[in-house]
Amino acid sequence: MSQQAQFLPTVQALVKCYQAFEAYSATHIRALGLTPPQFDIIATLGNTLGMTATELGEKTLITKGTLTGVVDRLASRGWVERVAHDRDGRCQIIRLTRAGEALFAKVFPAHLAHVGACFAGVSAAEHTRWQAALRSLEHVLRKEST
Amino acid sequence: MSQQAQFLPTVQALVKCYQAFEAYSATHIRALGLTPPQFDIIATLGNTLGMTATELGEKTLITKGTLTGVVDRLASRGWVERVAHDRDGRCQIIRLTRAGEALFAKVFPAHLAHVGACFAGVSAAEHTRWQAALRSLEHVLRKEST
DNA sequence: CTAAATTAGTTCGCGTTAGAACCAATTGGA
DNA sequence: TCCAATTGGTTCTAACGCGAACTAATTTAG
Repeated sequence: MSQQAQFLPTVQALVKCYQAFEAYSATHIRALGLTPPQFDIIATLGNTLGMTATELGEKTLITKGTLTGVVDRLASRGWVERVAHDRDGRCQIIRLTRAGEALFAKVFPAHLAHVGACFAGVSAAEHTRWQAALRSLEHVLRKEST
Repeated sequence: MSQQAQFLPTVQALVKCYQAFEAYSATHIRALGLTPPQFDIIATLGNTLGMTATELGEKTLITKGTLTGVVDRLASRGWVERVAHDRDGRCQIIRLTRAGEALFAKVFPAHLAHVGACFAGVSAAEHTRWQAALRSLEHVLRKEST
């Protein structure tokens, strides 16, 4: 608690780094005609047989209240559909439609390439270093979250 | 471009780390009766004589369209006020009111302590490592953002 | 000196966000 | 069995978020 000044630059660096990524990534996603959460959902549902809304929310970190609206908009554009669950009347399976799969096949590789372009020429060792730092920092941030 | 799989874990680690921080920080800020952008503005204006809306937006990374609304709400609660600029009729200075300064004196140290609690016992070397990693990653992410 | 370009803020449309209240289906325990 | 607790989704409210269109003030160029 004595060296309070120490952690501030760390936190600021984290926020700035994330926002740099977010801005870069989101701009491209919007240019593809999607919003970031919409892209997230399309990407998560791609190459799967669909999943429940709860599961989808866990994977994308979108809360269930928000998810309803995002899925509504994707469904109204014909990219996803809700199907009743066999065994549990409360659940529904959300999955890509044919058109949704076509969209996934188009935008997912495109966005991967766009983000990947930043990392051209970056060594594997550098990635290892970044991942180790980020994971230890995440661990520190999460341990207090009682 | 050959080792596409390499950068994905890096990006995922960044997003997860940031979201861990954001969740931890935002929950506390809301418990203090503020939203994260509102806290950002109060914290930025604290210990200053105020600044223009443009300057405030640059420091907090809030776009000007959004800033209008956030400042409106802070002003309606009596924590900030808009003052005309001496030399430039287009500008306005946004600054804390007396009540805003009192709020700042209360919530800023409290939130700093809350976040700082995560970092109890973390060495200076660890902070250096995190900051170096985050800054180099940010640099990589920003260089493509033409 | 004046018209065009720039800059500062506001407004608007559409979408996202969290959290709480709500309803329906299912599960568990007495 | 049957009622209470849990779980899955929707709805609601208040606030952000971005980009684009807009107004007003100030610069700049000719």
